[in-house]
Amino acid sequence: MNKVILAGRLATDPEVRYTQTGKAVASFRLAVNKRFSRDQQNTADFFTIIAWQKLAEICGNNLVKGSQILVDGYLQVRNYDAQDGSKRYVTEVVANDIEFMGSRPANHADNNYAGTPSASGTSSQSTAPKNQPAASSPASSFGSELPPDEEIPF
Amino acid sequence: MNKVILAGRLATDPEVRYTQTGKAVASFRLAVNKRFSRDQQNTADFFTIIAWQKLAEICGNNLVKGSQILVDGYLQVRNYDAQDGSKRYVTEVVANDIEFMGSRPANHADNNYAGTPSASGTSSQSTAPKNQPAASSPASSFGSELPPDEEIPF
Amino acid sequence: MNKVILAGRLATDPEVRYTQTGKAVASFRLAVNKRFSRDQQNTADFFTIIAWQKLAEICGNNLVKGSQILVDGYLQVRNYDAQDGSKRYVTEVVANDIEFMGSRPANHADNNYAGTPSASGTSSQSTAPKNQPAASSPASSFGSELPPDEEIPF
Amino acid sequence: MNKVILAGRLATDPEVRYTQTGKAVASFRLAVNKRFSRDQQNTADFFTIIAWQKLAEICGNNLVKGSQILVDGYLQVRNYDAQDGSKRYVTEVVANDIEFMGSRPANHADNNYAGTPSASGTSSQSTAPKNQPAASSPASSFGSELPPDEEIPF
DNA sequence: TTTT
DNA sequence: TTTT
Repeated sequence: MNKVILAGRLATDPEVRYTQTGKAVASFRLAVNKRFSRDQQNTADFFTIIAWQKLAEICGNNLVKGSQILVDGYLQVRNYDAQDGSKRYVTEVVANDIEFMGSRPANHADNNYAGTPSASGTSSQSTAPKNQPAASSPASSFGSELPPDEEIPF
Repeated sequence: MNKVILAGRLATDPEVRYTQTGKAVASFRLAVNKRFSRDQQNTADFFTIIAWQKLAEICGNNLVKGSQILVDGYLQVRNYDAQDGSKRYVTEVVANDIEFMGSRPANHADNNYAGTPSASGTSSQSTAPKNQPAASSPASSFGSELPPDEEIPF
Repeated sequence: MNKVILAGRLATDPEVRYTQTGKAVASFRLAVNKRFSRDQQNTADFFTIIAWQKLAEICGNNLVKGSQILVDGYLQVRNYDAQDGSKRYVTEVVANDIEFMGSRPANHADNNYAGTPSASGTSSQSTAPKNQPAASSPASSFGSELPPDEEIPF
Repeated sequence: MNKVILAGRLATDPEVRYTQTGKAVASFRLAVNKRFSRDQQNTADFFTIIAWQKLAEICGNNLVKGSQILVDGYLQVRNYDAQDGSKRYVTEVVANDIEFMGSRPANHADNNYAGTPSASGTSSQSTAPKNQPAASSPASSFGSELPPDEEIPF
């Protein structure tokens, strides 16, 4: 069992990229308020969140810096080579599911993808409004897919 | 909300150290089997687990490499200065609670500490058996304490 | 391990009562939207949430029907005697922690209670505004207490 | 968000039934040790766990009374008509995922079902050993299915 | 490097 | 750097 649940606000806009095979990957930083800051200031911890495929696109189309969300995912260690040739490790949270919080009706998006995304990465939702975070289509959502083992393009 | 739940086996023996003020800190690596390894080998992810105070001592006295546990905790980013002067970040899981799994009666330990540990770090449980992971005293366990903001001594 | 995490909106105002020993208990119903309603209507499941002591009072002072919250708690079966003399069982969620969601700065309340509540149940926060859910005092919050085994007064 | 995580031991053997359309449903009672029993006895809470389809069959084939498991699921209220005509409600935990704990290599089973179960309910795994809880086939496990809204046959 |  |  490997489970992470985080509630917080986006500290960055989501960045959506596409792998060579056309799979969407979103990433952003999430600010999670610390529970007890010793100095009574409301500090936060910052984590990198990764979302794949349909969920990635929903993030790209519906979230902006400041959006309040609830992430359900798992911890993952990713290794990469630093410029100095050494191996470096980063721990990220891969989202299985994201709930949009806040005043408007909570959206709900699952990391599922029934259709076949075009390899170019043009998403059917790419014209969705972004700064007016309307409800995304509520995710038909049967079947979850294996996160690709291709390199994450960032 | 910042919650992590991991089930796995210790990949290292726990290492227990003491801060200047005598607070115990345990750390170890936890191997969490990946759910779907593409190559069908049973690979794992490895995470660093931190436990404080009474829970740290219970870990030191009851866990060894290979022990199967269930960790309930939270994600924390810790930053330190690399040898080359640059800032480096590590993400760790701070345990609030650890359950001991396996064949013998499940222990249960909470990150609580009623007494005052001697600053020398000599623990009242320091003579407890280690390789014969008997049940630790079942944690009277009222009250949880703030994790210290002193430097973790490793 | 016994953990429940629910996000939803209050379906009722919280009801706060006091045990004979003066411990506050709040209860309310939480509407949690179902993920996949077959008929595409946004139906919900309804669960009873119980909060004790300081957390109960924070609920009573800050939550109203419609409030959006995140509950971290555990499942509990409670049995009582039905009018016909038979034993009846109810499953409830006892909150350890509740986060207030929505547009204003997220509050954070822990089920902790440092002071000694007067047996009359008069809370220091009993005059706090209710329909203008301002931030409660952010829970100094060291130490969590055992939920009482006295009868819940409802 | 509606999440439940329970660790415990089966208090009953799993009972597997089949709906009219041939979907397998398993149910059993799980004993979850209470954290702090006031009387220091190690009492437990008992919850009903429901599993569907492939996961139901894996439960039926691999679990027995006493098996130690980790359940990841969600809370569900089910209503039925009592003999006296009144409406009665039960709260159950529907498993998305069950991990088998204990001494032997942890199994891992997902609530996924790629194939089409015969309406008769004869499972491809129905001859698997039961009292010698060997590892079930490790769940190819792409795609999770909607829990049926047919009546649970018990 | 950071959100409200 | 790694557990079964």
